[in-house]
Amino acid sequence: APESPMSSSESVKSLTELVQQPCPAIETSKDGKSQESSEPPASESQSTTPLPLSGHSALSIQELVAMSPELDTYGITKRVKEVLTDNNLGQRLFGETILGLTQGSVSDLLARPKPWHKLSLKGREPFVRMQLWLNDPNNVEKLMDMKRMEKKAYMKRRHSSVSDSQSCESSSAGIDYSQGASPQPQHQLKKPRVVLAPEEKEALKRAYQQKPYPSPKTIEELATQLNLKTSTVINWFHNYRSRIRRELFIEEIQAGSQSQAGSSDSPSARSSRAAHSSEGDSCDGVDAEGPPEGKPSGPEADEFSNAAAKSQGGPAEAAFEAGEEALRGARPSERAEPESLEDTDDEGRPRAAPRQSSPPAPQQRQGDALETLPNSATEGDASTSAASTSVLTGESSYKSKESSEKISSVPSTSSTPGAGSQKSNSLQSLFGFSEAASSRNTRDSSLRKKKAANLNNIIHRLEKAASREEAVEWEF
DNA sequence: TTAAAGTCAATAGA
DNA sequence: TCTATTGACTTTAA
Repeated sequence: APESPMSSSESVKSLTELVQQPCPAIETSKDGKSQESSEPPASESQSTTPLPLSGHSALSIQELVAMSPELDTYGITKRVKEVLTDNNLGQRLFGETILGLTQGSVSDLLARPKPWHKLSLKGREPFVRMQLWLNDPNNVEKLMDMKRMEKKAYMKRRHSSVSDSQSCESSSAGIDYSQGASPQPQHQLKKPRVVLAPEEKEALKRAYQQKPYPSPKTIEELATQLNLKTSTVINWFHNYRSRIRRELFIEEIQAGSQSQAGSSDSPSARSSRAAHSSEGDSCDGVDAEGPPEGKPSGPEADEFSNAAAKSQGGPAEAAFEAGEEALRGARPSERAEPESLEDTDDEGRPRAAPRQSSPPAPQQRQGDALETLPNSATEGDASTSAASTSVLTGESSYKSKESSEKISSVPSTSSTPGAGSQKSNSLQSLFGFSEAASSRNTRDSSLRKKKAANLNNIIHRLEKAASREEAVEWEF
């Protein structure tokens, strides 16, 4: 119902109020924690929303999200981070009371926000909440109060626990397992968290480089060689792909904002800028992943290395990157474990690589993994790392393409102010700002490289899929 | 079914 | 403590 245009003004009004009014829910809950934790998981998608908006009946958060104009996710997170740090408020508190998310999720969200048009409705929710929170003049105070209350509750618990030992423990859901009491052994033994060794990660990365979307068979082989469960390998690929993608998003956003020169980094500046440039290419950068429809969009090798190195840092990564660098011209190297994945040779190994990872190519994973890139690579090296090399080297071939870069740009879905109509305008005012996707300046060469690599990958996959014959037709 | 998106939650680091 | 990372799980689309 709220959908209808006419209601927009009303909506705005109620929303405004909503944002402004103190949240009773929060105030009353003595231990924010329980409130949070009690959040009905099931209702998640439902309109019921615990958290700050709860008391409000007018619009559900989902409706708000649906009506929200395009938000500058990067700008929002930036501001949120500032407010939190300036006021010494933690992510946990903020996440649990304002967003209904755990600390880790908040951290991730704040560090790597995806562009608005890349978010699903569900994914936009936290950003809308953040925006509303930012608009709330009492936001900090409320959170501070929460913090105080939590502390108080904690102290209380502690005291009581001293006197009456265990009782409270169970009730406190969470925070106090610090010491005490071994939680009853009854816990089903949770399966221990798998922690991949650096060498394993490297091996997986290398495999990814060769084939971002490995076949079941390849996965099986990888699992066997690394002595991991198949599901772990599958999960790893899923996670890696998606994380790489996000990494790319933010890099582009940042690159874009930087290149914008003059303007300060203030979000507003950025947004206005974005708004202008927006039209077509606004998201082009962001869309690096390629054709929406084709699942095989692909993350690209190059980017992958950067992102990986960046996000994970660490010697291993560095080594990896170095290796890649080497690969660019030739091949990586390293090894170590008996069973390794591909590659080969050696010399390159050391330098950066603290660890050595992996293995040689036992037998070529023939089938797919390795041989995948039939044509591209210059086979120079042949066997061993031919495949990977090909991906990397492919870059050169793309260079030319780079110039034409816009291809990837798929207009960002949302935004389009025009279409929006007044509804969006009013909502925009509601949210207190206007935003458009960030615009990027492709000047940045590294970015270009990534894009090129990305294209490379995409093309390659497409060609392969089409048994390469008409790949040519695809105009990019 | 597969992949992506979104999260959780354990845990590593500071 | 707090934040960052990341393997696993759940949900959603296609």
